[in-house]
Amino acid sequence: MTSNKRTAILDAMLDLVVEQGFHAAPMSTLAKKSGASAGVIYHYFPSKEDIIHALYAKVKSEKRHFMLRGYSQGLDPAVGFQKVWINAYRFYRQQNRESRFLELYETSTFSRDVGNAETGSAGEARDQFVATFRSRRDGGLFKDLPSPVLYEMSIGLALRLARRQEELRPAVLQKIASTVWKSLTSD
Amino acid sequence: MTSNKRTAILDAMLDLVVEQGFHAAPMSTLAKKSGASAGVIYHYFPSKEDIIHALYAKVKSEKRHFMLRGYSQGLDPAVGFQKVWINAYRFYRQQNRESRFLELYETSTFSRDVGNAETGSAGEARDQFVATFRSRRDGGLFKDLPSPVLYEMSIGLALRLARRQEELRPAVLQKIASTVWKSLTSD
Amino acid sequence: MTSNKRTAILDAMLDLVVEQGFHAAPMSTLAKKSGASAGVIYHYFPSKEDIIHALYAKVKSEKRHFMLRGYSQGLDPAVGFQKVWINAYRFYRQQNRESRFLELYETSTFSRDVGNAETGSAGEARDQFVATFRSRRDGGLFKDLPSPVLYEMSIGLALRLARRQEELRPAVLQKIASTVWKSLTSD
Amino acid sequence: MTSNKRTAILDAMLDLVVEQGFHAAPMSTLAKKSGASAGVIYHYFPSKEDIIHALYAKVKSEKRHFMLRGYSQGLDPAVGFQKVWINAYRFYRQQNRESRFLELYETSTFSRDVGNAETGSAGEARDQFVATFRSRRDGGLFKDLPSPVLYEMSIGLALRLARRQEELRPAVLQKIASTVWKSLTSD
DNA sequence: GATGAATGAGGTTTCATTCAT
DNA sequence: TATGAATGAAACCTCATTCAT
Repeated sequence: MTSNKRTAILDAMLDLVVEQGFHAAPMSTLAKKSGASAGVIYHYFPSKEDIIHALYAKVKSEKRHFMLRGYSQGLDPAVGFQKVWINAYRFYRQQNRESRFLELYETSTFSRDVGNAETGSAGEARDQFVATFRSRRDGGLFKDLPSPVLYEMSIGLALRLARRQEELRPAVLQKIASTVWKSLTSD
Repeated sequence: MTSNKRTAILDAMLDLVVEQGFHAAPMSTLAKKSGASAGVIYHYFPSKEDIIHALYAKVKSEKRHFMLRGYSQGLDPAVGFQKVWINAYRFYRQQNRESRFLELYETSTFSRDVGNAETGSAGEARDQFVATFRSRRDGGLFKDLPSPVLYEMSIGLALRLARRQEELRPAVLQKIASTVWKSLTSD
Repeated sequence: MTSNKRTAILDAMLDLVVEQGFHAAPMSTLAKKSGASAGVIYHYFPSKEDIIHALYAKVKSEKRHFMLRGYSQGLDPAVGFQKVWINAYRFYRQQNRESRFLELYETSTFSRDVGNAETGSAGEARDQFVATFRSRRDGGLFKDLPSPVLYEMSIGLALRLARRQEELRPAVLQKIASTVWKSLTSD
Repeated sequence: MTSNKRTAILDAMLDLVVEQGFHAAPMSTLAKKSGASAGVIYHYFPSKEDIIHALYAKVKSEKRHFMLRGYSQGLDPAVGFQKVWINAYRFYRQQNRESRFLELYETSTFSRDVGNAETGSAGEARDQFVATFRSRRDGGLFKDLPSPVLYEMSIGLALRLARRQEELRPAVLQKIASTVWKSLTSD
């Protein structure tokens, strides 16, 4: 079982970074907020940077679980896709701190230094989803566009919309999800 | 005429921020790179933050000019739209430092503190473009979706694609531009 | 128990300010003189100004104790008054650094920003002294003059005299003390 | 005739120092307030310190003139003394900036470095006043106390009273002036 | 595991003064 | 006389990290 204090540190760091950005998250403040002394923090993590990276790994993994909620292999592809699409939107809406942290981290220089450590996949469901989520040429169901393009036109869009201030009503969400599905699959 | 040195400072700051992020742009380095002494910098700008904000205003304005290249009122809407769409993609591709800076700035906490000072619009062409770039309900040519949605599905997409490593060939770009236009206009 | 280092810092600051004035007491010098690193100083005090204020509070309190030496409730008023008067003179003479610091502080802009935080009175003896040290109208023993006037004509005088270069002999001191007492009490 | 600008500089410096203390009187601010450029200031004065010293000389001289208003050789000593005493009080009351400046200057380290440059005496009236203003032993009219003591018990007192917040009514002033005169002359 | 005092390099900013124009 | 851009040393303060207890 991972220590309670370790979690508290990560959580405090999440708060700090989200509220003020990386530059406003000094170790002294982190100590105060987390309830851990400046000293112990270095017992759990080798450096400040490592805390950030560990936090990223944790949040990223949570996000994956969230996105696959209700998704399973047997689902009709259109239904499954739209479910995941809406999950993506909801994640960015509801998990506000986590979402903002991902944005900050991925934009910053932090993410440059690190190889994409794919930590803890959500397992088979994910593999399955990724498999169908490809251009026909690559064995998936979508148009022949580069896969980043496919990603940006679907999941990436959900993210962008979620970041805008206005909450989109379920009906509108469904409409967009289905518009997206159609525009990427039918000719 | 705005001073030469002022420009040099902004330019050096652009380099620094883009290469290393905000936290790695100390005034001492800025002084060295820009050829200005630590002291004069404060003759031109009240603080480091102000340099960042001034730089943002400058880059934002350059971006607007770039995006409207070749666009004019008389153009066929579909053609005009695709031109701007491709301009957007090209801006992010070619003006690499500027593009990366915008991303960093807009993600960071810097942009929070400042009201959106819309400095120096590119004039009529822009107004004209914005006018047609709306849902039918609002007097434009697009489907009835909230206008942020329309933006994200078109210009926003260009940005996201441009940020990906792979350069998209002109033919692919045209295909995407036209796919976008169709999916947003025809039923 | 208040830290040793805290005291060392205050003491070093006292030296510096007295020798050179406020402007010649940079933190770097303070660090060297006090034996504390530049960093720890900020562990004990939030800012340079706060050091000055804390030092003032300390010196002020020491002064109060000094002035009441040998004074007690039962004393004959004339004797008690002259004792305190001479104590005042002696304080400014013997506690040279402290005395000079008080002068600098109270003259400077520092004292403007701060409410007169009366920290730690010397207790009952002081109250007793202050009580008799008033015009008859207010229940004391002195002539009917505003109490600041009474203060300046007695204690204030001791201070001024003490600041002059020449040391006054005990006999002269006694003469002045008794002159003052008479001129303020008898008609 | 001394330049207009020179006077403007001294005047601006007086304002600055009085309002915020010596440390808050940077040359750049002085330039702005005085209407002289940073450069010319160095045409009129060799350094910032010299401005301070020149200002002191000027103010000190103004003070002497003020104190001797209405005083002349022929006056009855008691009347003359009380006149000067009240002038002293009035100077500190009415010439507020000048008075505060003298206090700051004389307390600060500035006055340490400089020999007492007695610049421009107010002439014979002053000499006359100083002559009678002595202990009998030295040819004056006062008790046998050291002359600094005499000074502090009279003029020095006026200064200290003037610095207190409450304005003293003319009647009270007269009473104090005459109390002082008596206590220093009669046995 | 835990504390928090201590370090010291390095960050941003200020400022008296100079000098080309 | 006059300007104000330029200099660069030095001011105050922060912060990741260490270590004796």
